[in-house]
Amino acid sequence: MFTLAEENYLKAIFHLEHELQGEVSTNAIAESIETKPSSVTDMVQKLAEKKLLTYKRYKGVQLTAEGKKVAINIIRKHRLWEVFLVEKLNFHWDEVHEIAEQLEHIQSEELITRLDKFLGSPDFDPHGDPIPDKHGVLKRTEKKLLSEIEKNQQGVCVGVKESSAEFLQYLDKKKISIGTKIKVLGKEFFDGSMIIQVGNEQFFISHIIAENLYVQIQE
Amino acid sequence: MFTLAEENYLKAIFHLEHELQGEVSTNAIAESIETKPSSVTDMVQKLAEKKLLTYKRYKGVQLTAEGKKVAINIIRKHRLWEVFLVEKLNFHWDEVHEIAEQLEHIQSEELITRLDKFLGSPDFDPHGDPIPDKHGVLKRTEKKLLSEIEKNQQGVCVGVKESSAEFLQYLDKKKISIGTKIKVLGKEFFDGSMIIQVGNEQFFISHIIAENLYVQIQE
DNA sequence: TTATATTTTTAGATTAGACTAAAAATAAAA
DNA sequence: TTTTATTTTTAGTCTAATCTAAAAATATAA
Repeated sequence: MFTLAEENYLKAIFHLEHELQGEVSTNAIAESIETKPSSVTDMVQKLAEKKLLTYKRYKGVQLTAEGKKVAINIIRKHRLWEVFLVEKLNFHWDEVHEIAEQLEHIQSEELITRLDKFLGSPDFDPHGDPIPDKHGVLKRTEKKLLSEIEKNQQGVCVGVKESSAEFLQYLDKKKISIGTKIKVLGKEFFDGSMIIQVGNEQFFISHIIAENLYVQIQE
Repeated sequence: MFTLAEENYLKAIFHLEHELQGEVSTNAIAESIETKPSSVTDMVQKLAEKKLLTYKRYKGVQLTAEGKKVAINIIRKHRLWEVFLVEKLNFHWDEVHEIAEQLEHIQSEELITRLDKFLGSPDFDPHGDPIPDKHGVLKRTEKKLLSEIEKNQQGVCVGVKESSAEFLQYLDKKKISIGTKIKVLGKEFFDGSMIIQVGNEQFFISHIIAENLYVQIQE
């Protein structure tokens, strides 16, 4: 249906639309996909021809409904495969991204339908990101960044914003994973750092960390 | 490591070396891969540069040890994925080829190691073809074509030579699958057709069928 | 053994996707 | 509002993999 490159552009643009709230620039796409802006211009014109996005010279792009549908389907496949890799093949959550990046391009509706069933139709991937259902609908949750919660409140870790291997390994070292209870014992307003409690341990975390961890607040 | 096209050429040549016992011609490759002979010449020269096969103009090609290693690894991946699709996702044996054809190109040693373990290190795929181990070694079995066995002998179906969806569906209709006992009740020397017994049913099969079914003889 | 047919290779084009370098448009600063 | 800087596009190349058409080598037949 679509080439590998086309799928990767659509996926990247979809993610950028959410991060940047709207207008996605040529440079932003180039950076996210690790290519040159001139290459992006070419591809974007091709995708506009195919009605997957709208494009005005010098004005950035916006996915059409069709483009979004394609992108969401790739994201669905990516996240289902991540669940498979972690739940069934016992990969660690910091090892699955690159492999899922390849698996997401396998073409077979039936395969994904069956994989989803095999995995018990999971709602979230191993990093806590929601898995769109076959109609593209996401399970919404009340989640906040850890950095947004107040002193003495506590929450359960439900996901990560950044999911680089480095960050995930840091979390492992601190014994934080999805489902872990985290209580904010103190918050430094100057630099946003925090003292938190995880299990019996209490320790310091920087703002960068707190800004990349999603929690669901508990009473 | 290798491009998709390169991998497909190596795999096709490997299979042809076995079917044709040795020398593989440009035309044979072109036919098997559904491309033009001129394209094959180009690619074959490229693969020769990379020492994956030896090539003499007008004389056909032969895989080097390295080329065989690569080909066998792709076949290993293909067959392991087929087992996954049938055993875990409940696909039928006539539906898995095209999907495995894509999955075989996913690059990750670790993935295959874990998949193999998850599946219980199977020796054969759903069509009865042997799965090379990680060193490329195949489990050998004493198998014969059904067409080669004598009247009143019986055997267990252990594989198929041809594995097109059409042939597999024919076998299903006749209730023949891997593990099925087959007894030869009669054999017509003129056209090689047979009367066989499968379960309680007795029926006629043509030579074409008997020539594409592998059995292991039983006393 | 010459003539004919088949197979294989070469030469030249094409397409997707990327790149560099330079030009054009837009945005920011003086 | 000019000038300067940044972003984006265009124009022209490049590589992988394919193709067509024609030439060259090999195989087959008279």
